[in-house]
Amino acid sequence: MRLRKAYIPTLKEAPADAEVISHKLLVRAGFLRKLTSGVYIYLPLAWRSLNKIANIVREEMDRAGAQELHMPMVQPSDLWQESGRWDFYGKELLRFKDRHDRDCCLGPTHEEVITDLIRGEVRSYRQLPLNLYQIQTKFRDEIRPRFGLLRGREFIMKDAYSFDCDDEGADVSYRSMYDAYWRIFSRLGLRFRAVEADSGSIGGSFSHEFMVLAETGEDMIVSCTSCSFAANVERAPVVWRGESCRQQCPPVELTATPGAHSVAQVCDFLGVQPQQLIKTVIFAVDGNPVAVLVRGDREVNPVKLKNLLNAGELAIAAPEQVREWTGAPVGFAGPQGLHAVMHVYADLELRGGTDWIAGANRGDMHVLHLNLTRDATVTAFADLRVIGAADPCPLCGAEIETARGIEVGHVFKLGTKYSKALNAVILDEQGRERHIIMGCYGIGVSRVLAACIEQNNDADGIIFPPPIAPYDVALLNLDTQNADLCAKAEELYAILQTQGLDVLLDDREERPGIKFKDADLIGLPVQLVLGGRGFGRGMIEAKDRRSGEKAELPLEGFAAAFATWREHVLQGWK
RNA sequence: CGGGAUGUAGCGCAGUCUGGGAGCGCACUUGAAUGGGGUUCAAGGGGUCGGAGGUUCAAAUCCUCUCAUCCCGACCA
Repeated sequence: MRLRKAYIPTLKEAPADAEVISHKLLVRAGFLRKLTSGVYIYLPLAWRSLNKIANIVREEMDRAGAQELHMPMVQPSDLWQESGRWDFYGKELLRFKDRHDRDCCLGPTHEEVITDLIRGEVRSYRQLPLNLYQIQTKFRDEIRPRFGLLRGREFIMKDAYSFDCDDEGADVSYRSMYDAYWRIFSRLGLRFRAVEADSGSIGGSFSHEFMVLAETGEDMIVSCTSCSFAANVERAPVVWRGESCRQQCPPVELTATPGAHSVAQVCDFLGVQPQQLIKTVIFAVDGNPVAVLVRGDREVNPVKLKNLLNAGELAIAAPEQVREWTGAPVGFAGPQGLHAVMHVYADLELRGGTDWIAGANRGDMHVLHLNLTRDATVTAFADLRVIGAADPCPLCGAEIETARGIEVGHVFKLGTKYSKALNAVILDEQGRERHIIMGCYGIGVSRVLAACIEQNNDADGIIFPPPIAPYDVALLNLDTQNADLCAKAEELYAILQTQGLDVLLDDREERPGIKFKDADLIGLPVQLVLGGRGFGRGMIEAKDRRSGEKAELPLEGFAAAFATWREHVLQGWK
C-alpha cells in the first residue's frame, strides 16, 4: 500500500475522551474512530490487524477440529424465554421490537441459537462430537463502556460451542480448546496467563480465563510462585489454616462509637486494629436479606457468596433495606440477633478468633468482646472472602503473587445447562435419550488488538508484534523529489512484496520528520529508510521498532540481506 | 441509576463569571524557501457556538427544558 493513497488519518493529539494508552494510540495512529459510546469504526489499518488476529484464531480452531459457521445477530426472544435468560440476562441484552411487535434482541452470545440449531438436526451419538464456531460482531449494552476497544458495547468475538454425548468427551473437547487457546495467544505474541475463573452469567460448571498481563487490566489474578495454581481473585479459594480459638472472652459490652460507620473510623475511634473487628455486610439476595461476616481487614467476595447460595440476583443492600432489616443505619450492623431476620454466613477465618469488635445493630454503637459461638447464631461458616497477597497458595501453601490482567479468552464447560433448558437430546449406543454435554469458548478479537497495544507501546507509539501488525514493513522514501530514489523505492517495494510481505510505502511529499513520527506511531515491526545519505553509498537503513536497533543494508543484494535482518528482528520477539 | 464535568472549525482548546466584533494552536488549500526526527514565512477556505424555547434593543455568554459525551461510583459499611 502506498501511503499517498491510503486512508490512514494520524493525529498529533489524542482525543480528550481517550483514557488508556491503547485507545489513545489506536485513535492517533489512524486505526479507530468512535461512532457513539462504546461503538467504534475500524479504519483500514485496524481491519487488517483484526483480520490477521482472526486468521490465526481460525487456523488454530480449524486445527482443533472446529468448523466455522455464521449465525444471525438479530435473535427472537422465544429462544431466550426458553433458556430463561430473557429475564435473567439483564439490561446488557439490547432488546427491541420488530414491525410485527415481536420481541427481539441483538446477540450478546449465541448459546440459544446454536443449541436450537443442533437440537433440530442432531439425533444420534454418531453425529458427535461437534464443535462449531463463528467470528462475529456482538452487542452487549454495557453499563459503562470505557477504555476504547477494551470495553466496548459492540465488539468482535470468536465464539465456539462444543457438543458431546458424555462427560469424558466433553472434557476432551474442553482440553482441546484450552490447548488451542494456548497456541493462539502464543502465536499472537502476547504475554498471558490461563487462570481458573468463575463461570458467571453464561453458566456452567468449570472454566478458565486467558488473561493478557497489563497494568490497565480490569481483573485481578493470583498465581502461585511455586506451583501451577493461577486463578481470578473472584474464584481463588482461601484455605483456612485452622488456628485454635482463644477460649477466654469477657462478656459482651456495648460501647458508643458516634459517627464511626467504617472500619477505619471505628479503629481510629477505639484505637484498635482492623483485624480485631468483624465487618457485617448485608446483601439483598433475590430480594431477601443475607448477612456476611468477614474480618475487618478483609473483603467479601460476592461471587463466592452467590455460588454458595446458588443465587440469581445479588447486590449489596440499599441503605433503606439495611435500616429496615437490622434496625440500624448503614455501618452499625453486627452479628448479634441477626439470625432472627436473616441467614448469617461467616468467613472461615472468623472461627479462628474471639473477643471481636462488631456493630451493635444500633446507631452509633458497637460491641466489644464478642464471641461468635456464644453471642450469635451463624447459619454456616464458609470461604467468603477475597484472597489477599499475604494468603498462602491454596494448593501448595507457597507464596502467591497478584497481577492485573485483561480477559481476552474464556473457556467454559457448560454441561447440560442449555441442552436441558432447550431439550437438546441424542440417543446413545444403548438407544437411551441423553442431554448433550456442551462447552463454549470465546475470544475477544477486537479486545485482543487493544490488549496487545496495552502491552506493547512506548512514548513514540505502538510496537506491533509481527503476527498482528497491519503491515510487515514500513518503507520510507525520504525524498520524493529525487527521481532515482523514487525508482529505487518502487523497486524495493516490489522486491519485498515478492517475498510475501505486506509493505506500507511512505511516498508522501512530506518532510522526513513526519514520516519517521508516523512510522513509529503506527508501529510496524520493521522500518526501512531510503534517503539520500545511504543511497549515495548504496545503502539503506533498517530499524527494529521494538528494540530501536538500527542497521545498514546494502542495496546490492538487498533481498537476501533484508531477509536475514528481518529474521533477526523476529527472533527478538521470541 | 447516583455524583461530577464538558459540548465553540476535522483534532486540541480560549472566550461564558461581567451580554455588544467568533478566536488561538494543529490539520487542510495555494505559493515560496527548506529537505534525515511533527521546518519556516506568506496568503486563504472552513463554525446554525450540541438542540429547542425564553429574557433582552442585543445571547456562545443569563434562565428553562432537552440531547450527547466523558469521569467517579453503583460490592466492603
